[in-house]
Amino acid sequence: MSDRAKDLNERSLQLLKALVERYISDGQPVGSRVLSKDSALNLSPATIRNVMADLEDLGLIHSPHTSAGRIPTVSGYRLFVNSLLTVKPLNAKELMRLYQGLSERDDASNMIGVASRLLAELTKMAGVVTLPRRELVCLRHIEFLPLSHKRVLVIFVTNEQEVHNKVIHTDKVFSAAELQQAGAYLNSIYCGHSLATVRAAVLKELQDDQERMNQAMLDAIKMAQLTFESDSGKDDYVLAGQTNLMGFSELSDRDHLKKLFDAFTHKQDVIHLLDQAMKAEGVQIFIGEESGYQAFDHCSLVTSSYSVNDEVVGVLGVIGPTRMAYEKIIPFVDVTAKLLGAALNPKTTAP
Amino acid sequence: MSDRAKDLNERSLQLLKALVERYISDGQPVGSRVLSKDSALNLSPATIRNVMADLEDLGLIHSPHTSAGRIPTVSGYRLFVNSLLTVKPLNAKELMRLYQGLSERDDASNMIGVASRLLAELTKMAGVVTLPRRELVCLRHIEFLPLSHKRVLVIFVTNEQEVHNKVIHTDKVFSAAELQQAGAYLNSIYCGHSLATVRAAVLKELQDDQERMNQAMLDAIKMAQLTFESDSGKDDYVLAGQTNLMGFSELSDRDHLKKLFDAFTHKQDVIHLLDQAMKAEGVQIFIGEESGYQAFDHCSLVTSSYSVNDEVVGVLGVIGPTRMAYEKIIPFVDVTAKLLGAALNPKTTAP
DNA sequence: ATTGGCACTCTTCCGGCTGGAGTGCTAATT
DNA sequence: AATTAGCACTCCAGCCGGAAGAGTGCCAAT
Repeated sequence: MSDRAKDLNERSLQLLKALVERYISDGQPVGSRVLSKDSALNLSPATIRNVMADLEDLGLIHSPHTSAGRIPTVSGYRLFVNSLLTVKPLNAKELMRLYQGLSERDDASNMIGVASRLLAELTKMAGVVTLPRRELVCLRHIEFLPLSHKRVLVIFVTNEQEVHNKVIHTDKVFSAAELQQAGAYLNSIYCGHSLATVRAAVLKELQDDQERMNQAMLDAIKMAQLTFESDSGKDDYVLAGQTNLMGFSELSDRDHLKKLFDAFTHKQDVIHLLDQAMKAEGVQIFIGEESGYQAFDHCSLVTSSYSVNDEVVGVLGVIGPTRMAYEKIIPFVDVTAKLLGAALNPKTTAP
Repeated sequence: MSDRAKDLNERSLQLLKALVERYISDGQPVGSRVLSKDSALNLSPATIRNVMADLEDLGLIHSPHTSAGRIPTVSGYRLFVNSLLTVKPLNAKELMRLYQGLSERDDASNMIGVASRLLAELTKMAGVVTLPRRELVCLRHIEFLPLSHKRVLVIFVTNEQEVHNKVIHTDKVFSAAELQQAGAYLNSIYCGHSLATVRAAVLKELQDDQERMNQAMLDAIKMAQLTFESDSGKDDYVLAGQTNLMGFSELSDRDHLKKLFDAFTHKQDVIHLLDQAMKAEGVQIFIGEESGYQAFDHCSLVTSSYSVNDEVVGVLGVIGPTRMAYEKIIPFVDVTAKLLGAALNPKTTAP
């Protein structure tokens, strides 16, 4: 789908723009009459019909049946979003809500929840925010507790106050004292580093000459390795306002709705999609079937990655029907991402 | 609603039973003709009509309109469930699934999830399981870590490997060493006791003569108090198979469905309802509006409390449309509760 | 190149009709 | 006295046909 804009003259594009905007606001197929009156370009319905026939040939719009108006296709929306759309700034009230909600410093996971709820509430659609990637958070404290048999409970704290825990299986039995010593050792050398750094360092230690370490140190390193191995796949997200989606007539089909909600609970597909979105910096939009997931066939997803310290750590967005007010949602998601990123920035956290 | 069974002769009751069973299996209003053929009692349609008129006068059944059959009212279902129902034992396959799913010893919270999913999957409705009440679990380890300012991160482990954490605000700044000492002190005296016991003991200490304690001990006790105060309200549950509910025609109304799913996400009402159910030991049933929550108006909830060491610690159940196969669901929920209770019993946990 | 006009298509809505299902009542039967 | 057969009645669901409305496509005029 290279830019079709070139295949079309200015007038056709303006017409498409007017049509999409009209359809988004009214939700009904729009005919030549209304466009004739509505749009700034003074054209007769007949002319508009001719232009619309061209647009239909290009696959940008289509009509549900002979005597209905036209509605945009996915390609039509895409062209609209890419080249025609004029974003509207948020109004003061919305901005204020966002700003207030995301300025109080709090537990990061609470903040994620707040962001998700704000997205849902202010857009009347569903909001989604991924948890910040673990890799990039910094290790603050680690500690081991003995469980029965050869299992060890690892507790580690990241950033200010986020606690994670995991059970690892060791190949020998450790006493509480040994474990405490291992924790102290790891704290002394890795505290303050990012998890990614820690993992890399641990791997390096294990590959390097191990002669210079005593057994206790080696055990500690091994346990650290078990703790931090392949935890990266365990991404997650916080969803809010799913039920808002039940109000939209375009999602009224019970089957579509079920598929969508199933995707929400199984999470996997949604995570993949959000992962994709995270790769592209800034605002990213998936319209209808573009996402590639059937569950999202009649939905659009507007996302933006959010960053802490200029490093992308997560992504947030809004899920709604394909027919959504992109010109408002896009800046909205953009601003929310920036505010969330700023709010999560530890450097500016009050003591 | 004292037992109306006395107001009715045996025949009427059998008729009601047949009617309810028929309606549950077919989902359509049942008329006198089908009952005449269907039921064991050999009666002509005319006689059945007379009896049905009586049942309607008593408010046990009603007809949606003149020329439709009858469907049970909530009272009718209630009478059926209380006095008429003949429970069907689970079949071997279902029992096996439950047994296998709940016999592997695992993290308690995983087990809760498995139970919920099994309930949903095998009943094709929604499953719900509350987390075991914290009060009754036993404290295994507690520890404090300093955060910025006067905030302290408390980490405590219960049972085998469940980790909880909470941030408390203290009235003075503690060093890491002081906090470690406090943790060690609390571990030495409270480790192995139930949280309820710990809370009671802590309160007693604070009220008693404090002369015999040094400052460090007092600080430790105070922090324990902050940690365990009023945490009991923080109950939670795990839901599964919500989307199964979208298939039922009786819940097809968008508004009902939205209310129901809103209740699921806000949790509060559901928790209250489950709390009620937990008070009554054994299987408890809420039919339609009986629950008192509008969101559940067209649903029934079949629950059973589950116990560890003969002490009720939680409740689980199935949520579905009022028209559900109670005779199968009831024993099913009952068995699941017993299996879950047994699986959670630490005494029988393999080392 | 644009526009007015016109025939055509398709949906939606409404009223009326019909068949079926089920009831309530009454009178007959056991 | 309880049960049953018979019958008139009601109500719903489905179907048909017609009318109204919306919008198109095409052709001829500007």
